Amino acid sequence: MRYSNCFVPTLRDVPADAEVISHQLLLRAGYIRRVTSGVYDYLPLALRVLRRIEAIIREEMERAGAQELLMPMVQPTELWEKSGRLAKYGPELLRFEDRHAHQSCLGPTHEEVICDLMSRELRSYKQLPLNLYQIQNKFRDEIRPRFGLMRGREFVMKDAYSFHADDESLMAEYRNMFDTYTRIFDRLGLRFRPVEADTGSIGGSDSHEFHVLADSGEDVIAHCESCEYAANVEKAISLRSAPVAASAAVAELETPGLTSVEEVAEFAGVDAAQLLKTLVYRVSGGAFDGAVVAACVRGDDQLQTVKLIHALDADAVEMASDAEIESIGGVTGFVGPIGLNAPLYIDSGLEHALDLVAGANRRDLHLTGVDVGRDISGAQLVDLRETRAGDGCPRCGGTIALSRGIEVGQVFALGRRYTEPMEVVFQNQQGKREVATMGCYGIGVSRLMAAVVEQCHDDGGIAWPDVLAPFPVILVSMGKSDAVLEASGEIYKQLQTAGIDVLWDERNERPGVKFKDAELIGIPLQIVIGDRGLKEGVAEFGRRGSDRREVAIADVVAMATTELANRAGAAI
RNA sequence: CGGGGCGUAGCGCAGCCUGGUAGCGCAUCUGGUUUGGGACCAGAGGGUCGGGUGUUCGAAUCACCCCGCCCCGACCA
Repeated sequence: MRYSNCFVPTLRDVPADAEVISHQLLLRAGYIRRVTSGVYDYLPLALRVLRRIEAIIREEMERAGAQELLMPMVQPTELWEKSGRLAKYGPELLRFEDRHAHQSCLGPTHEEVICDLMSRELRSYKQLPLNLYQIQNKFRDEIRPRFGLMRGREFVMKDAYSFHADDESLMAEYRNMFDTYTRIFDRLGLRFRPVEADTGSIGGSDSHEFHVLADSGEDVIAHCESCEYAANVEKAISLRSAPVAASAAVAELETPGLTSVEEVAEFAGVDAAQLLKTLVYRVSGGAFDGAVVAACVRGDDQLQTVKLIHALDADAVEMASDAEIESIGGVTGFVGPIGLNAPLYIDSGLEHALDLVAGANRRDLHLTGVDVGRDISGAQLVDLRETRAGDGCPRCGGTIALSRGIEVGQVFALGRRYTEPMEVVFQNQQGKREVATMGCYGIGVSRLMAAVVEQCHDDGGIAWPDVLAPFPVILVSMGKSDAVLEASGEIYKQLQTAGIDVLWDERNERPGVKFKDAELIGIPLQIVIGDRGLKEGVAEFGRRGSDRREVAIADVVAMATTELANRAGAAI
């Protein structure tokens, strides 16, 4: 491709509203443009990269035995009513009606559609197992789209769905997909980590997320420094030694105006870990829908909301208002578990805790000497606290560290969460009707492009790995003499003949402009033909970001071929 | 949804406080000089100043409403 024919609108200045590096560089290097909030144009360079990511995913999915299909973006809302997920998915599901007043929605994921398909077509156990996948645009009306391609509303996703006659088969495919994902992210050249994950709004039993490690990541993952244990903090469990305390009688402690953990701990002269922090929430969804509940963790712990939502089997929780706190007998700032008229959940780490300081549910008053076992009744003991760096590993006792990650893939063993309501049934070997069991496996394709840029860039711009670069080689003609253009044109043809997708910068631009653009858009290999070297019969050859060396022009094509050997396997 | 900020040429910004001809840099176009790391000279084009209403002789500037975008929060009482 000749550069002068390429639509690559590069920018010198950083657009003011781009915050993370991938967003800035993809805009500056002419890969993407924003259309509306969370929705982007993928310009030709970006599409080339997307296609390469997709090609690797397709290769590995096919190798793993999955088959590609394509489902619609528009889905009838009835399917979501049938699966029982309409309310749960909430406003993230973009709904609309057509001219016949038929209720429709834009697909944020496709469990319903594929189950609908399978419910019509699946008859016999002999058709199982089956793994079907697609690469397709999704739409989720995100509460806050941000960071360019990292959290868009419309995005490209690979989603796969497997169906099985029994859970053993499901778990075998789950492991197969886990391994497949590992291969895919390895081939993409990413530093990543699979972690145990919460199943979120998708549901199901087992789940792992694949995270690309990057400081700009929106997720926090906890991982052991000694063993393989790693989990999203939404789910991670950990060990921590409780403070030593002796049993004491309950007593009142006047705490005028002291409402924060820090203030009360300092005033009472105890460590924050001796405090019992009581949070009050309003619940939506599930059996407690609309109710106000209280949850307790140690004063120095954070409550992990996702864990509480699970304990309640709810869709969401929100901090209660002052009025709601009063409605259960609490006083904002002085809430405690004793005497509260609400369902009570206590972090299991507090089960045997003694001599705690807790709110007294009266203004300017706390209680001391609280024993969880002795003084608090009717509470549910569940894991609620968020894992912290430095905690003990639940597997090996090693030390837990926290890292930030970009979630680029997730695998779920769903079981019969969808197949049951959607009536995906088959006849088993005994001739009996049975509900199929199911797994689903997603990869954020467009997000991956941003994640790669987060990991692969420098001051000059994007540094694509060979396998993903929109062009593996840029041929730069330096100077505009006929001799240089002729010699470059010859090399250009030879590279193409050798099967190398080369970008030929034959523009009448100054050298600085050409080199800056080449680095910005991230082409891995540079070949420079200039007046100077041409006289000696040499070209310059080198990798982006390191020095070029002079080589005989006659050898350039062969050298490029050798250098790009690892890209061949990813040919489109 | 709550809080904060911003909206002026393709991109980055000034002008607004204190109302009076809409500006600067980059980019673009023309001509010329240049050509090994984002050139220089001369000229040119490009704006409903986010939208509306109001105040005023006069509004980018003041007031009100709306829209859009960005950031923070929506979990620690």
